[in-house]
Amino acid sequence: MSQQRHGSTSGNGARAGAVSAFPDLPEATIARLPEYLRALHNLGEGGADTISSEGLAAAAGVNSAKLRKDLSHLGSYGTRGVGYDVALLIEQIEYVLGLDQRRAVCLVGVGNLGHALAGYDGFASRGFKIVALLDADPAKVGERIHGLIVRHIDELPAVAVEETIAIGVIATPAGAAQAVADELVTAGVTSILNFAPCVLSVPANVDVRKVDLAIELQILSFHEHRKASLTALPGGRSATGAGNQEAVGS
Amino acid sequence: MSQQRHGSTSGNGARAGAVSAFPDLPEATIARLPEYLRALHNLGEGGADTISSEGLAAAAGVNSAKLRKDLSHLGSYGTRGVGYDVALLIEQIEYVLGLDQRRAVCLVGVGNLGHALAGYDGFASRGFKIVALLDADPAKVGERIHGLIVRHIDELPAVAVEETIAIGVIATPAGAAQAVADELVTAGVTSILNFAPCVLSVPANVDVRKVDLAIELQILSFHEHRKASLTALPGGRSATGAGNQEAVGS
DNA sequence: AGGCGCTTGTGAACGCGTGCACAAATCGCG
DNA sequence: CGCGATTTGTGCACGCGTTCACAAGCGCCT
Repeated sequence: MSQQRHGSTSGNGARAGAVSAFPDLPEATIARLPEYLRALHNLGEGGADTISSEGLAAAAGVNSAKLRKDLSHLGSYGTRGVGYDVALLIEQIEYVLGLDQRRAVCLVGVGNLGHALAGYDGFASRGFKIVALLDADPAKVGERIHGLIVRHIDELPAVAVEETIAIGVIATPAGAAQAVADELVTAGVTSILNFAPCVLSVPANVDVRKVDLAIELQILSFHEHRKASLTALPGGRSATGAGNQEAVGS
Repeated sequence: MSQQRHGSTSGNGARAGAVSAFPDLPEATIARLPEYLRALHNLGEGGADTISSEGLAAAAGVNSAKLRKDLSHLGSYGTRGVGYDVALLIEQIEYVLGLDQRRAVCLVGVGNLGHALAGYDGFASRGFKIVALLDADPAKVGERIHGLIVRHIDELPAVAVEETIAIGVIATPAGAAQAVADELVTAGVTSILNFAPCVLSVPANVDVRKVDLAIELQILSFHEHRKASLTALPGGRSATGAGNQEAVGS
């Protein structure tokens, strides 16, 4: 877990001008904010003006008390007896997540997965812009993918100069991932999204999030296994259990 | 490497024959087991025969005490003063995760992402087999992708009869996801991996895991935002912080 | 203006997960 | 055969996150 430092705690609701002192939000809250944001966008397009915590919680798939506590961490943006102003809340969450500025993303590894990521419109529509595709394979360099030309990984420093890269995405095989991570760090990238199935070692100020598709399946496999053994058991219960919607996040 | 049924070791915990009563493992532990498994495979290929909790913890990127506690939940498979037998531990974890049987996966939505998932070898190499590709778009039906022919979503019931589908993967746009989920449930699928950015509503006995790539980026964006405001602050420190490797998992 | 119903914001309790620190156990060696 | 080195397994305490339950606040209707 990244640990935050930041002394300050000056005023509180501050958030004046450009620089903002963050109330230290719990990690769990941060991981849920994007989900709230997505739900709010949906509701907004549906014409809703305000939304109650109950309604938003249902749309985001969480407990309403949890949602209220999460939102209370970023200040009081609700009205008792009425609910939350959808537009205002969207603005708030986007500000906290730093989405008011479109962040440049650099994607390394244009294989099977990287190719798909390069064309994923969810990135563009939610605050990000892929500014470079890189690969070590000379056969891939020069290829045009969704409007971008694949460049060689050695050009990373040059790319970093052209544009301030906020986030690097690693979609290479596991064997190449650590080397790529090192180069990204050298180029000044401080946030990495890693799709390679391996552990990355990075300096303390660099944040790494890992997504491993096979792991997700294996977790599901466990639950399948467990359910199968339960139904086969004497007291086996087949259709019980509490909530089961598990979402990714740390 | 297919593995056969475990050679019994009838010595201690039940786990006899076909049906097994599970010690109820903490969810957090389950989410880490696949990571341990991956690290063990790496170590095994490296020729290691036994591994200490310290070594394995380093390879998996976790605390060694945590790892020992996790493993202790599945029984005592380590030897004090020596460490864990790599092969035995692999067998154990694969058994608990239900990977001793290759599970059939059905992938719905052969768009950008689905196309990549269909060709992702991490699935095949880690205990899963994609047995069907489905899509609602007639233009895509019949297309051959990585050796599989895309079939129409309406054929899902037929596919379910041909092969027992353990896990369904949804890689459709958000608007179609709920309908697909309903059809999967009707077809008897009890585990779903959802890549669509929306909340799915399913019966209580169905497990859903969600992977949202944009959310991962947004979480990183927050940390970027926070780091930026910290360095701009008077007492801002730039290169501090402890571990920061966050992994996906619920 | 006053009361009523609704919704937010939060205090407090609970449970889970984590990490420390140490006892128990095993191996190797003299 | 006994001792020390090493490593597992775990009791315990702490902190975080979740949930309940309720007081405080707001708007609307009469």
